[in-house]
Amino acid sequence: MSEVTAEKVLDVAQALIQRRGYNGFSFRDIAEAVGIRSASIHYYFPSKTDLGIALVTRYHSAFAAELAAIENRQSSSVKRLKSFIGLFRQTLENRRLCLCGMLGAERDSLPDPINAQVRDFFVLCESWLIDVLKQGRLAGEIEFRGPPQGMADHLLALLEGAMVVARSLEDLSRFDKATAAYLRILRTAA
Amino acid sequence: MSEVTAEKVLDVAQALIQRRGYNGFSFRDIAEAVGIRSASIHYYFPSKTDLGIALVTRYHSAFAAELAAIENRQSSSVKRLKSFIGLFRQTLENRRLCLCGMLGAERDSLPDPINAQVRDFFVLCESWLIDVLKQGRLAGEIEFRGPPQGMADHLLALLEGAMVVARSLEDLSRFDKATAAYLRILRTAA
DNA sequence: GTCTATAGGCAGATAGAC
DNA sequence: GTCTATCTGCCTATAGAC
Repeated sequence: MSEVTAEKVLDVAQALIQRRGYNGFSFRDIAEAVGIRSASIHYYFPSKTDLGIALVTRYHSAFAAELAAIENRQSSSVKRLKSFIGLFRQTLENRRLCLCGMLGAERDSLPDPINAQVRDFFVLCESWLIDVLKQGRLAGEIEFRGPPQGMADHLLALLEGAMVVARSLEDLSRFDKATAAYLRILRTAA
Repeated sequence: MSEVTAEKVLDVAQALIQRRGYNGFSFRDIAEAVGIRSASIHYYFPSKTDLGIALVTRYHSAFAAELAAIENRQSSSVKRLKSFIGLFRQTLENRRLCLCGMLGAERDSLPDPINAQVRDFFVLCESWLIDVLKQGRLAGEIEFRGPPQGMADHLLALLEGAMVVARSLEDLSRFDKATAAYLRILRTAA
């Protein structure tokens, strides 16, 4: 039951952070949901910082795997972008924010190692988007003015922000309206 | 010294939330910065919730006043949008997030009255942007496809998200690149 | 691995002196 | 208005039994 419990802890901790923030949950919250005592969590993760680091590491890996899966599944740039947007939408459907969006907001109250990993996550997203946008423009699938980095930063920021605003307004359609407006820019009439 | 101290408390509390989040600061943090004892804060704001409510109320008013000032100062829609973006950029320059962007992220761990006010703030922004976008399109100053609400939600989300990402990457230019990409969409060649 | 028990500190909040 | 003193409760973390 060793790794199983550790993963349960990670799953619950991630959901708690995505909903309440890093400073908005305690080991007791996790323990209650998992069905163990809070002291037992320290067996797997000595400190809260260790837990946070493990969490973002796992999140980064899982996200990179999703991006690879998208590349295998979709060959068109527009479909890849829509799948990328879909990853964030799915999280929002569960009333959660992007883990790194939340941690990025709380940055100044977090341990440095966590902040470094959050930065890595954003770099991963940005790099992947730049590639997709470059390829799409080269292939003539999409159109946009200016450098691909601008459009990549634009989409990443849009997604992180749209999750916050849409959840605050308790209206998922705000997310869809905002992302649809982005896709229209690329001359995607569907 | 009554209102002066209360305002100092509000100023410090706002800066703390914008940097660390609602759950990332304490009355003692405020007291230290203001130069009083934490118990004294309760004289002005009985509970932390009361302080939070007062904070968002003041933020909303100040922001509405800024929007009115922009309308008086700028007659063109593009300039109004740029000024709107400038408000967020200025906050980011001080290494702070939008107060309501931060509180919106932490939503599930905050008292209901605060969440209601955060929602009001986003509605204020959205409404104002819709008006500006509508007028600009009517006047032929800007061009975009789809409904004004989509473009308004788009910009608001973009700004809230760009602050988080740019601050995480410690690179203000990411904010500029993302917002520049938005402005290019409106066919603004400057 | 998970438990009980507990340490040590900090949180929000209150009472009452000045 | 601001202070000191203090309460109660929760936090992270550790020690040691099982």
